[in-house]
Amino acid sequence: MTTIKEIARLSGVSRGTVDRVLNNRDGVSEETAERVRAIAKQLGYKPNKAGMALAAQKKKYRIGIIVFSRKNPFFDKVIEGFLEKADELAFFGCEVTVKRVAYHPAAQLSAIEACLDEGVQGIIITPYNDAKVCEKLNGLIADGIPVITVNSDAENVNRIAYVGSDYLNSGSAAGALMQLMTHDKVNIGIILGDRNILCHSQREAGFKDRLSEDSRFNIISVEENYDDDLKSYDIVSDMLRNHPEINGLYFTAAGVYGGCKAIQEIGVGRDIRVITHDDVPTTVDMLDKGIITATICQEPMWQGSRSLELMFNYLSNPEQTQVKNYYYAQLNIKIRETK
Amino acid sequence: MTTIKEIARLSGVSRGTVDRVLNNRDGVSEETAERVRAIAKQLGYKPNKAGMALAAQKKKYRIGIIVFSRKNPFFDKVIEGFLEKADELAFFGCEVTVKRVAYHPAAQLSAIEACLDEGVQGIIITPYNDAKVCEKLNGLIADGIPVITVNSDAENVNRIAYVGSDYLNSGSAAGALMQLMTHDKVNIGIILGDRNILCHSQREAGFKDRLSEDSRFNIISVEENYDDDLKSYDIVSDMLRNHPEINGLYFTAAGVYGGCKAIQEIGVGRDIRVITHDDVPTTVDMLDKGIITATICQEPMWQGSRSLELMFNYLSNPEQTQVKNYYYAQLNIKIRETK
DNA sequence: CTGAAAGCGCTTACAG
DNA sequence: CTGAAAGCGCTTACAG
Repeated sequence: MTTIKEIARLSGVSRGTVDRVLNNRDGVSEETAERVRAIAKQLGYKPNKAGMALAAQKKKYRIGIIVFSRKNPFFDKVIEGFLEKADELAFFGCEVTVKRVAYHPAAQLSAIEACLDEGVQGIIITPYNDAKVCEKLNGLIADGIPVITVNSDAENVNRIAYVGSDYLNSGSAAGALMQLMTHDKVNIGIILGDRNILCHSQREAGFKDRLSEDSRFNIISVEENYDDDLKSYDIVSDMLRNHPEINGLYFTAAGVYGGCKAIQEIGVGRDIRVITHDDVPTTVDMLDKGIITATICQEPMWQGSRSLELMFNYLSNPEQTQVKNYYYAQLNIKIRETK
Repeated sequence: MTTIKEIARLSGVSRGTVDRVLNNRDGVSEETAERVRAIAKQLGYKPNKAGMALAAQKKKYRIGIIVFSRKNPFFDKVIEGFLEKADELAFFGCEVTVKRVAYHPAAQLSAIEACLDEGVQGIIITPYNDAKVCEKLNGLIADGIPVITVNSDAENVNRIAYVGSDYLNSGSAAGALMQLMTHDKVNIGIILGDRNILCHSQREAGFKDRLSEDSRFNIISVEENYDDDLKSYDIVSDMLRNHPEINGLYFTAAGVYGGCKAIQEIGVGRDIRVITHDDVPTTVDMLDKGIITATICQEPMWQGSRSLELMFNYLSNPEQTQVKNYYYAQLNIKIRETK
């Protein structure tokens, strides 16, 4: 492998100068620069990352991560992804601070403050889509602290990128799956999280839109469970009791476990196709028991690692990192046999 | 972060000695070792990987990778995984040489020789399950060159691990999917690659086993296409012509594209569920066109990166790396809407 | 059994 | 505009 030392020797300048040229730092005569670049190119120079990493120990990058509280186990996997990548980036002197807070504006605002106190240079957040939070984030961005949204986007926030699901598409995929896994007439119940949360309403829209073309389907009932298992249990119990004709259920979000409990009790003997999202442990359990037919996953670990990688690249090399607006997770369907 | 330097200072010995203690190199008095260990533990010492990586530039690890030829595009993704990991391991002075050869004993034997000529210390291979190849591999292993099998295992080879699909399970999952996506009577045609190749026959077995419990299913015809698209085209054409009652097809392996072409021509107007494996470009195309109903993927990139990671860990730290016998890929189901 | 020193490749503060 | 030197943290050949 070619090294800076080698290039310095061949071009008759010092290693410092070679470094300056190759990293576009200024203060080198164009003449010298030209010569160094030519030699580097000819030798196919590639910087050695281990060397860069060691030298980078002197700097410090600090990145703040704010996601939902322990009550939502989906984020366990996202955080696994963050930590795996953080471990890798520790090479380059990058430190990460993770805050898990309630899904609530005040909690998010104080988590943001806490991150700032710790001196973070960038923030990755699953934002609550609230005016105050958005305003706060836009303030940071104006002050030169970039923001990446993960798993859930915020309208009107000037974040550099969103990393997560395409919710409209994932609802549509759920509809397509429902079509593939049923025949004849199907009467559907939909259990939403919260219609005011964009991702939930997008999944609902994608799902409905997909089935609206198909005369086999009839959407009987749509209810909100606010991601709460007990509420979800009650809603599904009522749905199944009031609508004995229901033979398809779609959960757009959390509260799957409570809803499945209701199916286990009220739905005995009925052949109901149940489609959900994600594979948190309780969902896997219900797949195992044959209550859930299929669940659509969204690469939670990737969401964590990709967003952190993006932020780090952006911080360490703002001009040369080109960032897309949206990074969408792949959707992976799981059934009992592939979980 | 605590460094070796810091520990050396606090325990009043040199950095060399600290290094010897912490890495279990011998030649240190138990007394000194004890003291150093205590201090390291107290400070929560973790080796800095950037430092290790830089120092490791002096050594060289060379790993040989042997997979199938360009004719099989599934391996493009596996190789992407290898290369991504190789890039990461380049930190640690690890070099990788990839050979893509025909799926044939002689080609594999000469690729193995070529790797040895390049001085590899370990080999990752998708082995052709042939006596000569197995014997050759066992010879290497006896000479202290470890082998990992990827994507396809070889019986009787003393490899340290297998990284790839659980084929029996993936066939069974295909059967389960077929159950979920059909109703009433289903007449099935199976298109195998080659029954002599273990993975193909395992998928067949898993699939049949799964459906044998279910009286809705009747397996009408099973044919081998030897992974050849033209052959596959002919077989499927004949199947569909001779068995107008066929309404379910399962492709255990390659030759999907040729088979799908036949469905497009002969199967017009027939409602046939088609289940395949992997998502090579031609398969994605046929999903798009609505010919394939669903395809079961097996994390090809992960297979590449995981096996290389494993080999590197094993080479750089043989005693302390514990290796499982089998590393199974996750199965991800894709439909048109989630591809 | 232990230490001093050089080295891996890149970066940067300092001197000129 | 350029160079010499020190340093990031770990490893190792050499000397004692």
